[in-house]
Amino acid sequence: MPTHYRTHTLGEIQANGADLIDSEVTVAGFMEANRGKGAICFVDLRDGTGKTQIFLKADNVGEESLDMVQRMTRESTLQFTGKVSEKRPPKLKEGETPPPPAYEVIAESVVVIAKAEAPLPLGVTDTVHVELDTRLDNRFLDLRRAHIAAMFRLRGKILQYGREALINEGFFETHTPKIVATATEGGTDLFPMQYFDTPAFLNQSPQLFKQLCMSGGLERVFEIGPAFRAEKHDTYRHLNEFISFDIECSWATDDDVMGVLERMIHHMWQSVANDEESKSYIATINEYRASKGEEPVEVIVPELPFPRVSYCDAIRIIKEKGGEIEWGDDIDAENSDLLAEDLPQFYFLPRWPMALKPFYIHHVEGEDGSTGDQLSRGFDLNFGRDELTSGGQREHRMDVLIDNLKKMDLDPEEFEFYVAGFRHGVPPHAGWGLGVERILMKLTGAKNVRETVLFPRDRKRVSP
RNA sequence: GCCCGCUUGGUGUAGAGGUUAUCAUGCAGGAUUGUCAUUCCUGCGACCCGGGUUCAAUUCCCGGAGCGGGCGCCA
Repeated sequence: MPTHYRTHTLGEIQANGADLIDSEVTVAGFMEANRGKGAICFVDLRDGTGKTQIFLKADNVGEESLDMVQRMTRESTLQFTGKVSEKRPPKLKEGETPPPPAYEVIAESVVVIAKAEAPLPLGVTDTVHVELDTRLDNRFLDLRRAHIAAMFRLRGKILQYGREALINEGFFETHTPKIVATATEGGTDLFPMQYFDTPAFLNQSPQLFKQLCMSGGLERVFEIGPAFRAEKHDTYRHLNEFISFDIECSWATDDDVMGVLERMIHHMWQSVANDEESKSYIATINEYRASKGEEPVEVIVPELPFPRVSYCDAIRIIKEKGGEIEWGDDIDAENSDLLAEDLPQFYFLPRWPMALKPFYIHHVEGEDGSTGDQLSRGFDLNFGRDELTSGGQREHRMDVLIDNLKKMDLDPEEFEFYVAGFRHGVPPHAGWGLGVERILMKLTGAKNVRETVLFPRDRKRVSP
């Protein structure tokens, strides 16, 4: 759609170039490069949709404008008006195949919209490596790099596909508060804040609220929203503010919501594999990876159902592989690597010991592990060594809920805020929370979760 | 919180107890009227901070700050 500043996007110039030849257009974008040659000059112009070369001649634009463009700094925003023309093909070396026809704009006038200061703190098109810290300090420039922009556009796609899958299964999107009076889950540290005259916290999880939706009879809800954790971890997979993709589902067990999750992820992957735009983003990321000598990322659509490796089986497998672990232990990173040897992609880890799961997780009496300890209806979803999701069926029986709190040495009175919502009848329900950044890391091959967040908040970074 | 490592032009790097501190990219100036990773010529620009050892420290030692990797925990 035309706007005040342009009649066509640069993507449109290339896509519809044959029909646009000789028509007057106004385009605008960032100047990626200029190549001066005496009385002529070439500008590589880039906008959010593509690139187009602008051809300037002193005869057309005047010497003053030509000189101004030749002196212009890279990444300045410029606006050109001129006629579309087919670009002359480059000189070919022997054996090279000619490129497909491309289109350029023969400029008749130029407007400098905003000149970029030089030098740039990071080169948008430079071939030199830039460290993540430098990139995040100058994220607005980093985002101008093709493979970075592709990553964020893919992020939007993934959220869209996730919504599609859930809405098709009868879920609807909702929102829960991020300012809370008390911890909703216990365990992790919270960021304190002041709420008028009352101390409050940034919420670490929508857990309680989405369960209250079940108590309220909303049956199938999902939320995509921020969660805040004040833990001082410093790893490739942790953030202090991340986006949690949560669902809660009534009249459902852990097995039921594992089905919802694997179908949603399958839909995400299949859509990326089939959608032209999504494929082009993956291709852009792979072009960059190739330039760095890295393996391309492959979108391998996972088969349904995902493998299910129960906690008990996981312990047995780890022991067989020589890992040091006992039934009842959490599975640490080293042992996760052992598991991932044979499970490099998605797999569920259901039926954890009750003692390793929160008080609100449901259990079925008589489902015991090899040591006779009670199993839970809590599960994780891993991709290789990394945990992407944890979920489970929730405890809807009031007496058992209170009993769970006591068994875990928690004071039921302190959890009154939680328990209160379940006193007046509640359907059996289950749900999960998926880390959006983590799943994106798996899709795009990012080695650090911060790559997948516009402005990540980590232990050391609150700005920009 | 624990363990390990790093810090050199705008960016990314090489390197040594005494150097004109390397290379790439960038930036500035010049040449080229169809370039396209433009090319060619000339130039510019750096040793994180504090203390110590030494004739001499950017280099070695100590401390600090910043950054990175691993772990715990988690999504």
